[in-house]
Amino acid sequence: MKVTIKDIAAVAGVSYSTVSKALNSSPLVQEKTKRKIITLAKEMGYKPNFAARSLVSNQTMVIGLIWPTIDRIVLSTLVTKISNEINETPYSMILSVDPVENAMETFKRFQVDGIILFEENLNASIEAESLTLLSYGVIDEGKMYPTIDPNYEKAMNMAVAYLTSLGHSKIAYVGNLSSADPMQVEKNESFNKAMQNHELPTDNNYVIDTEGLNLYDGYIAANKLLKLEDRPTVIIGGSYDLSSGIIRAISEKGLSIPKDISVMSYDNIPQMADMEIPLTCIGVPVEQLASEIVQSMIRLVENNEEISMQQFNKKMEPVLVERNSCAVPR
Amino acid sequence: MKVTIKDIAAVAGVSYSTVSKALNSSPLVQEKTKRKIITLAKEMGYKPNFAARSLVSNQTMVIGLIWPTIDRIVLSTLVTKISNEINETPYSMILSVDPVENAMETFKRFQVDGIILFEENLNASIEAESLTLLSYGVIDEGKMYPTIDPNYEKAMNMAVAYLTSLGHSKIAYVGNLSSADPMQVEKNESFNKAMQNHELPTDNNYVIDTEGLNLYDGYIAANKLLKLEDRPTVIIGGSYDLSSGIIRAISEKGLSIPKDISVMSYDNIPQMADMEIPLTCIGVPVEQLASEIVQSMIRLVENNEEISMQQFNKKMEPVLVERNSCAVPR
DNA sequence: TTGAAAGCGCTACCAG
DNA sequence: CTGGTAGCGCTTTCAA
Repeated sequence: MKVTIKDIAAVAGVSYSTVSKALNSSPLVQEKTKRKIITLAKEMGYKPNFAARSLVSNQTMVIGLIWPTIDRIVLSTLVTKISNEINETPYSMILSVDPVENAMETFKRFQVDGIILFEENLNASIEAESLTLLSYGVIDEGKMYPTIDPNYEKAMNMAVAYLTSLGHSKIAYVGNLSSADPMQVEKNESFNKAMQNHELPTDNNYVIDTEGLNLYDGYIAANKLLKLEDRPTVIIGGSYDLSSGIIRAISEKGLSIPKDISVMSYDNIPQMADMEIPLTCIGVPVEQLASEIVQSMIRLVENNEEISMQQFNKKMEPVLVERNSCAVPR
Repeated sequence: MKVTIKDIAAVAGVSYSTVSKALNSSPLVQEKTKRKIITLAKEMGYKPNFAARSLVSNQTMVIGLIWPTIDRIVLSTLVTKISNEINETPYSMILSVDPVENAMETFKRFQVDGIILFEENLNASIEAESLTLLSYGVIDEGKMYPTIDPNYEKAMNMAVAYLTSLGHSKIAYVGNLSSADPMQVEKNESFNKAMQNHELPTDNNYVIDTEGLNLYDGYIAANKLLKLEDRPTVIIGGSYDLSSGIIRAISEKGLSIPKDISVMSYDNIPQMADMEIPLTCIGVPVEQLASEIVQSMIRLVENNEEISMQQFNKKMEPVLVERNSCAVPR
C-alpha cells in the first residue's frame, strides 16, 4: 500500500502540513518533531509522490538528455559522466534515443526542467520555444540556446604547436569531414586553420576523409596515408575510435609508434591510456565537459530566464596529455 | 503561458469537464463539440499536464529501461528498436544508464508504470518489490519477475544442426565465457550441449574464451584458431562484434569465406547483411525481441498482477538466416 | 511552532 | 450529452 504524508501525520499525531514541512526540512518545525517525523517516514517506507509535488511546484527536478545516435559509441563516456554528475545533484536524468523532435515532445509532456542536446548529427535547427535548452556543440551567435563548446580551434592549435615544437611538419589529419555533423566539420576546419597559423601547408594528401567515425574507418584512412611515398611523420586521429584504427594499421605494417611514426588523438578520455599504445591526446577532459554541462544546465534551470543566454555560452579549455606516442621525427 | 483545460473551456464556452472528456475521446461528448474543442486545443497550443494526469490516474504511461552498460554497444540496436516500438503505443520510454539499484530508485520516484531490465551484466539479484518488472535474460524459475528469453539452447542446436547438415564437424566457438554475464555463459553452455546432442566432441581447442565482446576480442580469438594445425572448418562467433573481428582475422590471413573456412554468427540483426562479408546468422530477430518485450511489458502493466508471473516467461524462437558465409567444407 | 485550507491540472463520478 | 464537484498528494500561505 502507498504511504502518504497523511498516513504519517495520523501516526505521528500531527497535521499533514507539518509532516510536509518536516520532510522538506523547513525551519518552521521543531527539531524534535522533525526528527520524529523523518524517522517515522523511513519506517513506514514513505516515498514522495513526484507527480503531486511537481503539480504544485511546477518543477520536475528532471533533466532530459537527447541522444539520437547511440549506435555511435563515441559519446557514451560523456553520457555516463553526465549521468553520474547529475546524480550528485537533487536532479535526475532521463535519456531519450528518439530523433530530436520526438524526444523534445516526450520531454515536454514530461515537463522536464531542462534539456541537454548533443549537436553531433543534428541537422535540423531547433527552436527553443519556452524550453530550457543547453547544447553541446559549436557556439554560433545565431542559435537561440546556449552552448558548451569544446573549442576545437584552440585544441587543434595546441596540437599543431606541440607537434611542430617536436620538429614535425608533415602532419596528417584523419577525420570525418563529409558528414552532416557540424562538430566534425568544425574540427577539421580548425585543423586547417591551425596548420595555416603555423605556416604549414595543408597538403590534401594528408587530410583523409573517413566518412565514418569507427575503428575501421580509421584503419582504412591510415592505410592510405602509409602507402604514400612521402609519408607524414605524424597522424592526428579525429576521435578515439579513429585513432584505434590508425594504431592497428600502423602495427600491422610492422611500424612502431612513435619511432617510425607518431600518432596523436583528439578526445581526452581516460580510455586513451588503456589502448594498445597509450596515445598522446588533446581535448577537454571528459569529466570537465560533463561537469560544465551539468552545472550550466542547473544554473540555467534555476535562473529561469533571468540571465541572457549569451552568458551561458562557454568555450572550454582543451588539455594536451603527453603519453609517448609522439616523438621527434627522424 | 501555460494553457489548461480551463482556458479552453472558457474560450469554447463549455465546462472544463467536457473539455477533459473531449480530449480523451470519450463517447460521452457530441462529435461536433468534441471536434471544436480538439481544434481549439491545438490552436491554443494546449499540452496536457502529465503530473496532474498521473496524480489522479495513478499511472504515468512511462516505461523505464535500465541499461547500465552503454559502453558495450551490443545492445544498442535492441534499445533503439524497443524505443521505437514503445513510441507506437501510448507509452513513452525513458532510459537510465545508472547502476541497476540507482536506476530503480529513480524510476520508482518517477512512478514509472513498468521497468525493463537487461540481465546482461547483472550480478545482484533484484527484488521486484511491488514494481512491474520484466527482464531480458535467461529464464530461471527462482526469479521473482518474468523474463523474455532468447532461447540460446534452441539457437545453438539449430546452428550446429545446420552446420553438420553441410558436413561440418570441426566446429569452433568464440565467445565470452569467463564473464560474470549470465547470458554469455548460457550461450556457451548451449553450444556445448548442442555439440553433444550431435555427438560431436567439444574439443577445448575449438572453444575460445574472448574475455570481452568487442571486435578486437574476436580478432585475437580467430587468430588463435587459425594457427592450429588442425583447423576448424567453421567458426561460430558469439556476437556481432566478435564475428566482425573473426572476419577481419580471416581475410588478413588471405583466406576466403566460405571457401577456405565458414563463419556463422550469433545475433540476428539487420546489420549482419552489411558486413564486409554478409554472415549467415542465428538468433531471434531483434525486431521480434523488441516487439515481444514491449508487448509483454504493456500487458503486464495493464493486467496489474492479475495473472501469475510464470505466464509471462517466454522463450523466443530463433531464426537462422542463410547468407553464403557457410559452405560445404573441403 | 503548528494547523487549516486553498489550489496545482486533471479525471471520474453523479446529477441533470 | 453536459456541467458540477470531489479529490489525487503535495506545497504554501495565513491564522491561531
